[in-house]
Formats: sequence, structure tokens, C-alpha cells
Amino acid sequence: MKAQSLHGHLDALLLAVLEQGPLHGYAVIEALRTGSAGQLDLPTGTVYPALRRLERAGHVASTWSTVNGRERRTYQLTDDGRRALAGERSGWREFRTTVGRFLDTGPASTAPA
Amino acid sequence: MKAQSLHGHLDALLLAVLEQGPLHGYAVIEALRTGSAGQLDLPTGTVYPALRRLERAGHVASTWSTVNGRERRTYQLTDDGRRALAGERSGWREFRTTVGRFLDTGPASTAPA
DNA sequence: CTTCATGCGTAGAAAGCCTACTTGTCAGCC
DNA sequence: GGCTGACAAGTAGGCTTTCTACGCATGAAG
Repeated sequence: MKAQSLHGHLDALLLAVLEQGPLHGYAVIEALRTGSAGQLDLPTGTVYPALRRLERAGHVASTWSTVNGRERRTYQLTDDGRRALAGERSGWREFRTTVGRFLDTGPASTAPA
Repeated sequence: MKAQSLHGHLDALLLAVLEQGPLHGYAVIEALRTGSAGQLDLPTGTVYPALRRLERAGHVASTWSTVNGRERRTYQLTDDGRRALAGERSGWREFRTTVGRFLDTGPASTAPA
């Protein structure tokens, strides 16, 4: 699926993935891919800058570690990030409900209510 | 709510509103506002260009009419637009499912399943 | 030694929405 | 008559976010 539809929700996804434990950038991409059954295959050019943005915003913190000669920057959620994630989640529910009011209630849909 | 989150879903919303019957631009904005309980209050600078885009794409057609001396451009869904809307709807479901996999399954959420 | 998977990163382009503004009619009020 | 506010359409420029396409480096496999 087009990741362009993510616009504005990517940060929430990244925070949600990191909520389950610290990961480095490459692993975040894999977590999103496997966790979505292959639907989300984000390019590094999308994820890395986004993680930096989250770090600048104070939602995540990063630490360097060298594993097998490979440099890894491991990201982990901060307390502030946890609060941000909660906000993103409620924002997501609101968004889903609002848009769903128009798109879920179709003429030939499995009416949800 | 921030309409920026719409990014990519606005077209689907407009098509969905017009599915219920032809409307002019201003009425589309009101339909979105009332239909969303005030959540979606889109500025004209967002809606009008979007409707033009949909017209260029062949998803809607417009006709001018003058009511009480006021010029109205009424938009209505084309057959192509109906097909596009169906695609947008399935795209929306996929998007919702995929993102929901990460954001709905929170630690303190009303688990949907 | 070449290729591939892992791993990080940047630069420039493209897309989409928002803010702010303009134009015009009509109704109501002073 | 002049002013304000709701209705109705539209444009221009800016901002944010994501994507495409690259570059650099290590280690394992052939």
C-alpha cells in the first residue's frame, strides 16, 4: 500500500513499534514489515529522517552500539514519547471514527452499526 | 482535528459526500462539518482546489447554476467517480487495518478483538 | 574478488493541505 | 445611503512530509 497515505501517522507507528522495546532503525523497518504482513515496506529514506525528527522532538532517545563491527543506533521511547504515543493513539481513534463515518457507511458495505 | 492527517484521504471523503447527491462546494464543506459532528471544518482553500482536481481526473462533473443571483457550481459524481470511490473505500479499509494493527492493539486500549 | 544482506545517512523532488486574501451578491440594521 | 455579515467561488504562496535515488561501510558467501 502507498505509504503516502501515512502522512501524519508515521510518527505514531514508529512510536508504537518502539513501545514494545528498543530497536535500531533497520529493525524498526523490519518490525513494521513483518507486523503488517508485508503491507508496510518503508524505505530507509523515510524512516531514518523520521526517527531523527522524533529524537529532536524528545520522543525517543538513541544510543550507539557496535555489533559485529556494524554501527547501530538504537532508539528507545522516552517518557515524553510514551505520552506522545498516547496522544497519537487517541488522535488515531478520532481520525478513524471521523473518516469512517463517511467511508465505512457505504451503500454496499458491511454496515458496522 | 488536524486536516493534515487527511493527506491522501480527502478525495475519498469528497467523493463519499457527493455519493449521496450533487452538491455545490460550499454545501460540501457544510456536509463534512455536520456529518462529522464538527470535527471536519475544512477551509475553502482546501476543498475548492480538491474539487477541481477531482474534476480534472474525471471523477466528478460540474454545472453552473444561478440561485438568488449567487453563482453556484454544482458537482456530481460520474460513473468513473463511483468506481474511484469504491477503490478508495477498499484502500481505506486496508489502511485502517494496517495502521490499526499497531495503534489499536495498545496496552491500555479497548481491545477490538 | 565480487555480490549480497546488513546498517546508517543525505539531497533533491513531488505531493498535498493550509493561511490569507480577493471578488461578488443579498439581507438586515443604523 | 452606508456598513456588516452570511453565502459562494477562487488564487497564490508557503509549509510539512514522504519518496526516489544515491553514497558509504562491514561481513559472509560464492
